[in-house]
Amino acid sequence: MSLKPHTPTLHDVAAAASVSTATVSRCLNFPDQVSESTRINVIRVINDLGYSPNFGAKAMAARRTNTIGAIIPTMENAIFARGLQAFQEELRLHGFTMLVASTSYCPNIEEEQIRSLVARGADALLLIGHERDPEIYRFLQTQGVPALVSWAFTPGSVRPSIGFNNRAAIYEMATEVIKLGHTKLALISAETAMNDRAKARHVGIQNAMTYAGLKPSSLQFIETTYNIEDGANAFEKLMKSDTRPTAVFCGNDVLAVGALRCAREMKISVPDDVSIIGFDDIELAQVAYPALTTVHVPHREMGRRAAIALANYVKEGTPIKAVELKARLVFRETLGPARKDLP
Amino acid sequence: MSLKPHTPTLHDVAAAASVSTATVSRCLNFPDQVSESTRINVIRVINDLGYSPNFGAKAMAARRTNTIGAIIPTMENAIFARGLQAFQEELRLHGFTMLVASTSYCPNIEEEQIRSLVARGADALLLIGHERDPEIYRFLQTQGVPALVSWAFTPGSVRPSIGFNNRAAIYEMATEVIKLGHTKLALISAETAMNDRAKARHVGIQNAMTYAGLKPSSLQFIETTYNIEDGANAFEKLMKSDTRPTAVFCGNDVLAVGALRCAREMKISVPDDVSIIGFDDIELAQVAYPALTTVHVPHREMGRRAAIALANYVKEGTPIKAVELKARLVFRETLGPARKDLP
DNA sequence: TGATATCATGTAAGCCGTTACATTTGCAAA
DNA sequence: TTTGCAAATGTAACGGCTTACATGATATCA
Repeated sequence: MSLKPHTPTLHDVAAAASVSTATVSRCLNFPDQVSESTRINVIRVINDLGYSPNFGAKAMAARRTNTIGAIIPTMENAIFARGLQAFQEELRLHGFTMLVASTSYCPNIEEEQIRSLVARGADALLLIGHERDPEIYRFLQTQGVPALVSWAFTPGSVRPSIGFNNRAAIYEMATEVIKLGHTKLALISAETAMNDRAKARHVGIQNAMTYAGLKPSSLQFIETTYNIEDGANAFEKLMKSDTRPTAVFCGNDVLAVGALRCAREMKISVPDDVSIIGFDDIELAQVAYPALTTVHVPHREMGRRAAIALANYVKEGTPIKAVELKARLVFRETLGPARKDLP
Repeated sequence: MSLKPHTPTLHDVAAAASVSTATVSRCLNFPDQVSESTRINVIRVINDLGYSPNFGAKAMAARRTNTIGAIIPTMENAIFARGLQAFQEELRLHGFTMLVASTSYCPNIEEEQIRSLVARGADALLLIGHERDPEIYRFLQTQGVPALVSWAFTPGSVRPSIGFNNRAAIYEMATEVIKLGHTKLALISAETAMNDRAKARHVGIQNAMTYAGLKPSSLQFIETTYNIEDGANAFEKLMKSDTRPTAVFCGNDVLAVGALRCAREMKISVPDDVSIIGFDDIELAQVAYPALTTVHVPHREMGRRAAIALANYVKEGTPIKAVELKARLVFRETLGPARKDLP
């Protein structure tokens, strides 16, 4: 362990400037309560000494950190990265700092991270999706830390959320797909165990099938993790099954792109032989070849709105209202009419 | 401001368990210094009360936060997201928590974020690239916070870094490009002002040109920000110029993909009419069509190594050694021989 | 000129843990 | 039973900052 050189404290500054610590503190936090001459002098000393307030001490004394935590599954997926970036930028505008943690989609890690951010004094939390151990919500309650759920909007939920209706969005898309004559559908999904969004999408497709007179149980369903490779593998499995689907929904664009790559390798033509549908509309989607038909999710907007809601709540106590954003279908090249000549 | 319910403190736990605060603290930090019976009892009370130690107080008392900060330009670029994810995962294994902040490539914001993370008690910092106001390095020195530079490896630099040699990597690539007969080269780069990596890549290409007998000043050079759109715009400008290049280097894959899209729109064939070269080898690169020739950077490995070095330094004082990782050329489909029939 | 309001500054009590040091307890050996 | 030592527990100082309250200085007005 290196010997830290002595870090200047408020006292050092106060002493060097021949004022009290209170005055220095005020210079920093309420500049106009201090006469100009002392202020200038104090600021000079602060710079000379390279003083920077100790966050822990400050948090403890002020009982407030101006920090908002965000807990996401992973930074590697552009959808979260993008939403977070917007979230952070907006937070900055309101004078807040963002703390991030990622969970790798693991509920235990999520719990650990939530506790860690709360302990760090986060004034509020941004969470992805509703579903988690009720124990955690109780914990947040005890600690008096408000949490806002995002990336999901479930009408009638107890907890405020800012997001979109996963079920409705994919329902709409599935309806379009079915209109094009597809009857043999498949879904490559994230694991649905603790993922209400994935679950909602699954249900949404089944609903559309029911509505159209298809048997929802005929939906081929594969759960997997979220990588290009996984998408490719799942797709290969589907194409080799004896009930080969003509339209494959993917839990997100990353999986869809994997499927697309696999199709190219297997010389399966998209969309002539099989249609592929993504979800999220990240950059990958428009750059893929053929360009991906997908559901556009307003990530940035979601991040921004969440930041505003949380900031206002922490600063002024404005209650957080649920906001439903609209996801939009984006038709590009990977969706076409069902092939008729297949068995 | 909402009224927070009283959050239990160490004292509350101590009182409820009829022991001293010291004993509770020891239960948490040095369990084997406490008799089993009291420990069990205390733990029970802790759970009942939903106690969780106050991070600020803890940091202040222990003079140690087990926190390492990372400051990156943006989370939106997959290369940083990926490196960070690996960084964080590795850190977790060593018992550290990661704090992230992003700068939007703005030096002022970077400085602000560095101060903020230091104030928050980061035991060490991960920074991207060497170049920044010397004042900042002095500040870190004063505060006794070690910083490790990553994403760049400059031989002979004072500061330890873990990364790769940007100049050498692109030099190698440029040499290959020139071998294919290209003499009219262009570079679409990030702004080089405070970005030593971008600068190094610029120089690397020019070196290769010089070595091959081309005039380095003939390299067409466009600086821009890092978006798909920007790549497309810059590429369009190049294609419309009267000294149209036959090979276009891009500062990263995102720009390259933008260029690619523009080429498609302009019906310019890649690589027949013009070759496009990316940098980073993110997912986009393999998914793009035609697949992108680029320089593969070992982001994950970089993140992992950085985490290990920093963790060992903070825990045991093991000095940080510079590590040079190798970037690798990845030849895919966007690079071909120069067209001869052009003027 | 004295009373009063206003502004600038100082004093000192917390905030919540950790840990050096002091004290008590429990147990084995004599 | 007493002695001695280790293990378990307690006491209290300390860390850096904010802020309610007290004090002192200056300006305002009758």
